[in-house]
Amino acid sequence: MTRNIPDKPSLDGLEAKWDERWENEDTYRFDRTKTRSEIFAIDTPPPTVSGSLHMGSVFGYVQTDTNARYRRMSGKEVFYPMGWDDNGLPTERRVQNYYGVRCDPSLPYDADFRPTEEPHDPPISISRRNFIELCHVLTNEDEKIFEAIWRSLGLSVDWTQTYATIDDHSQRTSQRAFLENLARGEAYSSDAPVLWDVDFQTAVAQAELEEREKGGAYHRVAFHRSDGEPIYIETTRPELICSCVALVANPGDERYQALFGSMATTPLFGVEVPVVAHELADPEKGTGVAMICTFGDTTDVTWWRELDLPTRAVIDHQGRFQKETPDWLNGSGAEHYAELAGLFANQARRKMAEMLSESGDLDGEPRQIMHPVKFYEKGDRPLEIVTSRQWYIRNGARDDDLRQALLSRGEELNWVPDYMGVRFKHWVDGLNGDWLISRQRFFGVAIPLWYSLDEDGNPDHDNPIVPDYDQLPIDPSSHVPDGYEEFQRNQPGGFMGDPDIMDTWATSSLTPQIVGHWDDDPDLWNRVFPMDIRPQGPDIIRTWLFATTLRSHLQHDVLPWHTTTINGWILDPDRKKMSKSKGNVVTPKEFIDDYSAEGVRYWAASGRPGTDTALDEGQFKIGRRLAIKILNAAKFALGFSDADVPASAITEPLDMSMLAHLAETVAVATAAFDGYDYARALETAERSFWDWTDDYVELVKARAYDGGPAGESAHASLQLSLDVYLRLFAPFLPFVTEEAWSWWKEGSVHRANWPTLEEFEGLIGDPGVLDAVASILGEVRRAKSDAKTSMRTEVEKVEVTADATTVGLAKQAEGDLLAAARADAITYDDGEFAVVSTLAQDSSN
RNA sequence: GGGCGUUUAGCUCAGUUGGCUAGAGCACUGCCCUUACAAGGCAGGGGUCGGCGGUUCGAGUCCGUCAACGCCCACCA
Repeated sequence: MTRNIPDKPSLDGLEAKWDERWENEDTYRFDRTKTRSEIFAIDTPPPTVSGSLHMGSVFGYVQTDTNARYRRMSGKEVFYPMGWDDNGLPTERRVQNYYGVRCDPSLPYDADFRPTEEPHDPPISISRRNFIELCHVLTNEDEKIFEAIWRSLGLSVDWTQTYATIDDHSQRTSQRAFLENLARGEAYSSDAPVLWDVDFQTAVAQAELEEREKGGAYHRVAFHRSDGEPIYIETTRPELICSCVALVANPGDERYQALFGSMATTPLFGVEVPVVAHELADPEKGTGVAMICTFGDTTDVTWWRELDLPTRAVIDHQGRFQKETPDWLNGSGAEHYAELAGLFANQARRKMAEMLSESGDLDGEPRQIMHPVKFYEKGDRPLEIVTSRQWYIRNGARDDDLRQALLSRGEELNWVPDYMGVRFKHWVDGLNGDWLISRQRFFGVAIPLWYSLDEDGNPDHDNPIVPDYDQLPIDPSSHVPDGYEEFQRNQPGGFMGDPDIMDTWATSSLTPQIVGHWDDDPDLWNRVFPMDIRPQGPDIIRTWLFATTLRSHLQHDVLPWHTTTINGWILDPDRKKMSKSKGNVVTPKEFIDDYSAEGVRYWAASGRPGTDTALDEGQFKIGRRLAIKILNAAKFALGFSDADVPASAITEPLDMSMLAHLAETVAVATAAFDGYDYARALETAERSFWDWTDDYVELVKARAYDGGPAGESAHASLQLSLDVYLRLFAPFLPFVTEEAWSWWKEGSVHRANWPTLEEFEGLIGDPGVLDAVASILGEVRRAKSDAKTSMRTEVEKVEVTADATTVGLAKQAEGDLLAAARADAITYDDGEFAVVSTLAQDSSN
């Protein structure tokens, strides 16, 4: 085959050229005829498509791609799909603003609805199904952009295997899994206190909480005993005194023994509440007595439940104090409440402080403090606790057998790096409630249930109407259950659809089932599940990884994957974590343009598994230089003949010594990759390669040009080592390795075999030969450098002092050494290693 | 309050079971247009391995402790 090697190899255009070629030649296409043991299946995270990809994503996905490429070259058929997470609030917000629409799930579907060119003002109300259609339109555009970036980065994804978390297939999978959970009793609904975001007006789950340090104030407030004596409590939420149901102190607190079992009266409202004892009351906090309200915080919920207290809720779903006077208030209490009705919590707090001050029940001035407050991770105002009916999936929080089973799953899973496993353990240990999966939002997978309505129009929540699997996916707000007609919707004696959608994790916890087509392609499913690896970030161990493990455990009684690889964070140069909310994210395109995909990939692959890594442009530069170096080295190694020289021509000790080093590099890189340590594999290959170019290539150059049998040995060695290096670097630098491969080989380097030690059989010499001559050559170079003269300067004589072993090794490659050093003669002495070079006086000028 | 991780040259990082004068790249200095490569090559200077205390013949590496930074968890009165 004629070699078509450019005069000046360049990175320009390689990304586009090879991306197209790989696509046309199905290089990364998954071959589903392979059996489970021949397949390596990857459960890649679907990136959120509302916005732009940032370097944090690039980091993790490139790392996974290097592992994927290694496995593919090692003979596995890699199942590597890509998903798009278009589910959830971010998309919902974008669609609302982009088109000027709002979702009203009570509206019927309008098949003819088209959005206006400009965002409609005021927003048009549309049905949920119409709304979701708009979400699809918008996210489709983003998905194209994302795919283009992934392609330019060289991810070896099978682009025919894509999914979106809101597409019909994902919805069907999600709804069916939920219905199976329901049938087995793992999903249930319950009317209970939940954490509630008053802006989004939805319940949120424990996994979506975030604590933020916020300013607050302790108000020291007097409740009153029957004899009129005050009982002081301290509270940051005086506005909730009207919902107080009890006072509580620690049972061991000597100060309050006499009060337990007695009644106290709330200030302003005059409501009688019992003084109760509970271990959770902390004698050290405040006065040691706390008021229990329904509900000010999650401790209140615990007390309320465990002490069987009444419910006196005052905050509505918008976060306001309800308009109607609560029925437990009357007289002056009702008058005081009227001052609070309609206010938000923070407004009511100020009002209460005023009123308490006037009545003399506020002792001293409120004391300013900073304290942690629970927020929805995407929310702007503190969460409230309201009572509402929600759907839950059991997660072990209230079932010790399940909790233990999940902890065992965590131990069974191979964590890379292994210390990440404790995060899972801590999360499972700390679960304090079942998984709340229903959300009062619009864009998402609907809860696939209806409820029959009785004569008074009240839904029968205990006996939901369930669709058949073959009807899925359904939207109960537009589909009608069997046995009913549309006109019966929301009518007494008729039915209603569940108005809620599922949490985004309720669907993405099923990515293995989605990509493996659990519900509609059992043949594929059996070939890929359980999968091999789940790569993901450390922040979503508590959500995505846990939920996926849970669903798989409940549904299939097996771990969803054998291994999880947890990537680190990207830190900006100030060592702050990059996140969209901090506004310090950087998009990959500019870096790809400036440093090539290889430069960006090199940087990402240099980051150790699980280790936070700074965004360092210097690393892009090094990667780019390495990529160019590979092209140039390939050009040199292939430049001596148009034909391949057989390995049998390799006879020279120096060549065989170099191959000994290379074989060791292959062994180390392979072991590293087997443990998913791509970074170590890269570092090993890189170190070896630079030594190869700096020392071996220089030493062998003259012999290679001279030709003859010794020259043939050089040519064959250069080719063999280049062949191996291209394959070692292929997982990291897919474009240049493919380019150089294409100069002299058929097929793709990415479908070539990962190098093995068998390839070196009979070709391995003593690694000491290269070491010995390289160290002598280094000394000669230093002498020339010290003399501030050119490396071309002739050397009259090299005097080597070394131990007998080193001398013996050096003599085996003496000809190569003399040529590379441009020396005429060499002498050896026994002793401590030293080299004296006598330079020719007049050679350089 | 609890847990995990990090702390090695000015910068970004290696250093696998403890073993000779601690490594790489960038940056810096000097030299070199040498027929693979000048957006390059060769060579060089630069570190009491976060502090303190242990174990050991020997510790960047093991143990204890403290500190800083990052992240996760925690019932926020």
